[in-house]
Amino acid sequence: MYSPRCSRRLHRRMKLRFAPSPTGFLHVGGARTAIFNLLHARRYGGTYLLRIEDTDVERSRQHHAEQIVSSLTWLGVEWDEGPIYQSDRLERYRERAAELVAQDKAYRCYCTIEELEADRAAAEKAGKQWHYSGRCRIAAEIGDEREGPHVIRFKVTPGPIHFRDLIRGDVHFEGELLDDFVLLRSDDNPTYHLSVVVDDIDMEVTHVARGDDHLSNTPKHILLFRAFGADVPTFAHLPLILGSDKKRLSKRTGATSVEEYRDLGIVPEALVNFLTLLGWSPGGDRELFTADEASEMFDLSDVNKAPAVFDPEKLLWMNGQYLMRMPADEIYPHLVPFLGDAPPSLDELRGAIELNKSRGRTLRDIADLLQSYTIADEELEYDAEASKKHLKGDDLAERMRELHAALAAAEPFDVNTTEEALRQLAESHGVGAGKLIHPLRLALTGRGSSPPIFDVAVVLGKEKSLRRLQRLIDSLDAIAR
RNA sequence: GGCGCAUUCGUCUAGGGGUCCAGGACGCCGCCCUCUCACGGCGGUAACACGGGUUCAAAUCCCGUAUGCGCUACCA
Repeated sequence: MYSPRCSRRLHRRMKLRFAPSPTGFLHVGGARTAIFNLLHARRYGGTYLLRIEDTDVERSRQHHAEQIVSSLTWLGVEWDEGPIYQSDRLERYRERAAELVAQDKAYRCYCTIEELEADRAAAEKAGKQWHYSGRCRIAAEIGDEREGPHVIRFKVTPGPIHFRDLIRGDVHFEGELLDDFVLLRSDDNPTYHLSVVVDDIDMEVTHVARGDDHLSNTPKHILLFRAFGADVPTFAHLPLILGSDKKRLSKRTGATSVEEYRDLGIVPEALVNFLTLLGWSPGGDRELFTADEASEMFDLSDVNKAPAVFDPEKLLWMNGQYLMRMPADEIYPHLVPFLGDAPPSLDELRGAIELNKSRGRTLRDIADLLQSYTIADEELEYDAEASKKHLKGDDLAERMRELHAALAAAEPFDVNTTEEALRQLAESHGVGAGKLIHPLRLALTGRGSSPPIFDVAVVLGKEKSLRRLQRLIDSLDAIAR
């Protein structure tokens, strides 16, 4: 049986590319395309090229290109070649277009946009499907050349076009349905169709994995590859990523760019893992894996055909899984942007991070949790609801004073001695340990919930813990008076 | 409209003729662990779009239908 993954081009070094247009931030769909290309290249020892497709001068922006590059870097997507900017290669596209004209495979078209619009409107009015009239093609064939601004159109040859897509399998199109498409615009800049094919030939790209929205462009590209006498690369069209409304993921249904997820406090490893699982699965029950692990199993031909809905809930869960498995030293650099203007040092935070990393799903959550540790004692606020629940009983202040004394005597100040001290005190009063623990939690963290309180005390240190406990006692006394 | 593609729990998926009255994960619900909150453990909820074939046997193969999505530019 024919298997597309061991096709005829084994003699040629496998080469893949990611080719975004710099018209906005890196979209998560684009990020997934970049990741899938990377994984396939790594799996088969191929090379990976980054190419910026900025031939649309109207919409392309250099700063977007830079943002895309930095998002890819943040994700850990590393390329072997590039970034190559198509805007640096405009002459090459013009040259190739001229070749096709010289070979009679393309022609100059002098129709203006206005004329074409009028034709289109007329066709629509008549309820018919619009097609390019071909008037300039005919004129070119009888040698009736004009002067003035023009585009270069490709002469589409009729006949069926068939290709085997790594993901879709056999795909068929009818050449008759294709219009003579534009290769070179009237401003002398190439269209996507021209630049992408010229580049994939020049750069010896063997595998083109791109979004599903390009599937119906593929026959045009195949015709161009043939016109240039080049090998047609293997295609793989990735299904789209959908929003919860089952439409192409848009801002309406949530964040769409890699940067937004970064700012939400998602770690890159988690985003990559999550995106890799959208449309692909290593088989079995495996959910959590690194990009390196994935690249040992990944194959474009195993990617699902159906579009996948982006589920932010699951991303959050996965991010939590990553956070809780990461050592504090590894989390810290990712955390810094969320720590405000004067971020505490890693040494100050290490213990608190370890204690809290399994208690949040995003870096933001963790940063918020960490505040109770680094905040100045006098700025610590007691959660109203928890105070109401736990700060009661006439003898509370007295009990807290005793607890303060007991903890002050705890030596060394570790989880065992502090817990032992508190439990003994509780027992001697014939009350549950909770009667002391909950107020202590409020004293130390200001919150109704926290990591195990003796761990918190140890991380805060004896001095700070006692100071905070004393502060609670003082405020209880103040209220009593 | 034309062309193309797709369709397994709410969502991501496993599965590719019998081992599937469909497995895992997220979510949700319950229980356990427990000083609280998480984490973790256990259990539960929930799906083969529909209709015809082929076959001893279909989630799996074929054909329709429906629905959705994409493309239909001098955007990519």
